[in-house]
Amino acid sequence: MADGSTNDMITQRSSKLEQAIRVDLAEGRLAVDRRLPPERELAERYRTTRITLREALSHLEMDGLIYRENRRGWFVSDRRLVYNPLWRTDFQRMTREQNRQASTELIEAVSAVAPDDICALLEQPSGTEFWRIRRRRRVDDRLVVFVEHHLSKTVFADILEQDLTGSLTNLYREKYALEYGDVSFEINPIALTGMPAAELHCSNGTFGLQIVRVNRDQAGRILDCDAEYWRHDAVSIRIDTRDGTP
Amino acid sequence: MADGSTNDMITQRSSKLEQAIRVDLAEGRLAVDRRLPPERELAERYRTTRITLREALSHLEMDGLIYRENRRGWFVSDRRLVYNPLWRTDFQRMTREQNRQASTELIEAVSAVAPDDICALLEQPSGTEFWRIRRRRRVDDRLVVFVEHHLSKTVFADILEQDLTGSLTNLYREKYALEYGDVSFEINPIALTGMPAAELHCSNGTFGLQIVRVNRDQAGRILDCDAEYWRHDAVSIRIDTRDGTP
DNA sequence: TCACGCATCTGGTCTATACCAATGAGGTGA
DNA sequence: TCACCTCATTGGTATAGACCAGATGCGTGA
Repeated sequence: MADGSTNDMITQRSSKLEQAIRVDLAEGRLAVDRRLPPERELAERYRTTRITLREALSHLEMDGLIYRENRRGWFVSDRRLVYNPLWRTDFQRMTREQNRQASTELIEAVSAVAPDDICALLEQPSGTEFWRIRRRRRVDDRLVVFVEHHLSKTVFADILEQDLTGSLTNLYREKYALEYGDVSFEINPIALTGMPAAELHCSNGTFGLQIVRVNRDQAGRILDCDAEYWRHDAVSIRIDTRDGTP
Repeated sequence: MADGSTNDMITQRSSKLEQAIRVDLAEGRLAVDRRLPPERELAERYRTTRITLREALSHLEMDGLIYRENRRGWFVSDRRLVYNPLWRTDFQRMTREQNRQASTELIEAVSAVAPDDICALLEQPSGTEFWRIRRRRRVDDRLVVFVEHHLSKTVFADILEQDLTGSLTNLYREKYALEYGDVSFEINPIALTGMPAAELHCSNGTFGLQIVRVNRDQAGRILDCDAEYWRHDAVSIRIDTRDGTP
């Protein structure tokens, strides 16, 4: 109350170990080439046990300072990518504008019956078949997002013949003369499991952001739906109504 | 691959303990009045140690099935509140429309120098004083969000004399004849610490969603800025460009 | 040259136990 | 009646040690 201010007092609840690691991280003493030493080594360095150490690392992970790759190790997080789900500018361009480098990998592109919830979103009866495109993207070489698209098989009859590692937005415009219109989306903080977790090389249960979006063309017809699964520390959502929705 | 499908196989990575708790939760065997038994009792019931049990509970917490109140215990999460940060309908109305019941508590309403980042957002020089209003809200009696507002002292000269447990939106319109115009906001997944964590009764480092918003009137003048800190499992963000921004 | 297999490294899960610290209920005394 | 104090309860943090399982790199053999 006197000088330490109520706020600071409340803030100082995290363990000493966690604070120590924070300082070492901030001053660059901990990570070699953004990679932290093995847990056993860290535990020894901080004179504690792996359990306790992992507890502290988990906190820093939730705080977005570090992240882990499943059974591979811990790494220092880079700054967040600023992302506006209303803009359908392609990923490459978006990252370039933030002086970062992106890449996309195609995981699969097949015809498949969509789950009921996806069919409902796309306003089609349960059991409808769609093109299902699964991809994952890196920013500055780090895997940050897994994306699953569902597209109408009739509207995009020959899409599997196209290059699917690039921008679908551009494909829509250039090959199908379709422009985006309205969008709706939903953002949920969730635990990453199953395929998203596996493809992003993160441990099961790692925290993430799910963004499910339904895109329409200018006539209001539903074009596709995509579910994105982001590593939570890699993204910051920003929306400004003054920007409009190009 | 045959019938178990690749997806399921990848999904089954979580521990058996975690699965057991999931089942018991789903079938209502675990919680009495939404409150889980003490950790020690649970550890005994599942024939494991508290460490292991807490690991599993943390996973379920990240998945949004349960949450904890600091040193108070574990509780079963209710369904998420659907929230559109572009709509400035008041909280009471929003919750009522979802058949839920909301309440707001005023924590403080004072004049204070805003931090530099807030001053920048409000396009005022560092060190500017604003009204600082801190509140927290409950949905169905559960604390779900802590909100910190910063308002211009000149535009809202006598706002401290108003009832600050209600809707600021309504106050703006009724007492100051101000209508909202453009909005910009930023959503960040972060760890809750300090005052937000304390006021929400959650342990330091609990996962949350931060939503920082800058509101303007119809002339484009900045009205105020508010930073919301949500319990991550209590909210789902939804935006639809067809709704417009009333 | 390249595919395969094995050894090793690393995180993931688990047992057993102890003490610290905030909460909250109940009792005490003004 | 009500403020205060005490203490049992409950989570929060920590130690010490073990084995499991995926990821990786290296070396072998075709």
